[in-house]
Amino acid sequence: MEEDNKLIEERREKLKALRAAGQAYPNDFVRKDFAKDLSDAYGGKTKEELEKAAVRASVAGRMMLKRVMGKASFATLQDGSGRIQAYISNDVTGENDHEAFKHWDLGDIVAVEGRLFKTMKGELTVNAEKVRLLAKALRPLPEKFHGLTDHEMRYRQRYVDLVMNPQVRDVFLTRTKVIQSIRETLAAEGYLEVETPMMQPIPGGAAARPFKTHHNALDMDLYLRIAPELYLKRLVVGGIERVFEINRNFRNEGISTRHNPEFTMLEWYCAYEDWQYMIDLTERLVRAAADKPTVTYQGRELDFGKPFARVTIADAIRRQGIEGDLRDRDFLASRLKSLNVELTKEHGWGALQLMLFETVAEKHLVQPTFVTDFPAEVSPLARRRDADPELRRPGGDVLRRRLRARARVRHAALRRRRHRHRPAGDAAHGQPEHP
RNA sequence: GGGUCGUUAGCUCAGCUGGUAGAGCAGCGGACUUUUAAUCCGUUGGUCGGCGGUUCGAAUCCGCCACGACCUACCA
Repeated sequence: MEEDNKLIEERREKLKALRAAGQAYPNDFVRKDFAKDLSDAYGGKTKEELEKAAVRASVAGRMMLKRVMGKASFATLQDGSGRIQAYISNDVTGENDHEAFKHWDLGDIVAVEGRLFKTMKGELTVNAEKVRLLAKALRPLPEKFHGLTDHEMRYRQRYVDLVMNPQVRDVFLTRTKVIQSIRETLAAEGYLEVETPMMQPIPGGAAARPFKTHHNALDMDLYLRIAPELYLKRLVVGGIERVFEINRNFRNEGISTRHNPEFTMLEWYCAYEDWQYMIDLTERLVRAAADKPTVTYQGRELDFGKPFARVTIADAIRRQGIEGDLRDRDFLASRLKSLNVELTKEHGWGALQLMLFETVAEKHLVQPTFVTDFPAEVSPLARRRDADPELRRPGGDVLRRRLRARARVRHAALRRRRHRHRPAGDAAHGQPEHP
């Protein structure tokens, strides 16, 4: 229930009057022009050129600003492409319509038809011969100068955020473009896109707390999936040798700006390839998704054009000037202690090596970089490296490599997972058993 | 989870060492025919997040609770 306040009540009264006078929400207006197109085409013309050209325009949008000056007024309309100014006057628009316009509110959807001209200050403006109120807004917009800044309100009322902060539209556009690009790249490489069950009897494919729900007809509990992995693998078993899914997963865990209980994830699987292929394909996906070779993010230029660097965890650590046996638990433990990192006896050399990497090396990986050879201890689902058996203690092994650098910018909501083989001994490592 | 800060009008925010609530914008009324957050005059609007305590007196001090932001650790 909305609480009524005087501003909304005032607008309701206006709407009531509109209804009494006829159709309050007309839908017969034909919008012919976008603000940005007009600005692109005529913004560079001089006042005289525009006058001679006598260009007619028909625009509509949300009224963001309004300046009433007696016998003439200005309004700033915002449409899906940008903003354009309208001039409403007794002379051209007519006194009756201008008087009506004076009582319209910021936030109303307004249509204007007329000739383009430039004001004394040089702003491209539609000189309204006709002005219509297409939709009355009942709720007031946030303050016109400061806008909507409260973070909670921006996220809870994304539509208001979009109205007041048009740059957030770019976030939506970028996300859609990235996903489209990924679809195109994978399709071109012979992958089939599928959708697998979201409600699963046993939530598998990752270690995470699930949401629980209940199917009445079957009288059975089901879980919202935490990953599509197991179903995608079954499709591979069934003969769909290259398959992917971009879809929601649900994890009943912490919430932050980086962690949403429901988030979109990309997973793909393919037969007859190894981890090197997966790295290469990942690189192709990211490069294609970046619409230009270099991207500036937070003041740093990131180069997606040249081949991505590849480095093992151990080499990344050594580059920070650390010499020693990086598979020696005591050595790693002493280095970590000197860096004030807390550790326990449960941590083996693999976990410690990863901790050391995260402490000293990861922050230096700014450009797109593949980090390889994660210790088996911290890669429970990954296949062990054939070339590095290390009898006593499965060494090197790879498997997990994450796309570092700021590649995650472009994938704000996307994460990829690679083809994984079930390890022989999750439980033995103290990890939860993955079904 | 830990730390810091915050919650006052529809929006953005002031409000000092406690004295009983303010501005701008929005709204309403008026002036104004090239404005740009238009300007000028007048005016409506508040359970100061909630509960309790201290006090003659609490937006202000104290306690608890709720909600939120930022930093930090972990999960994608």
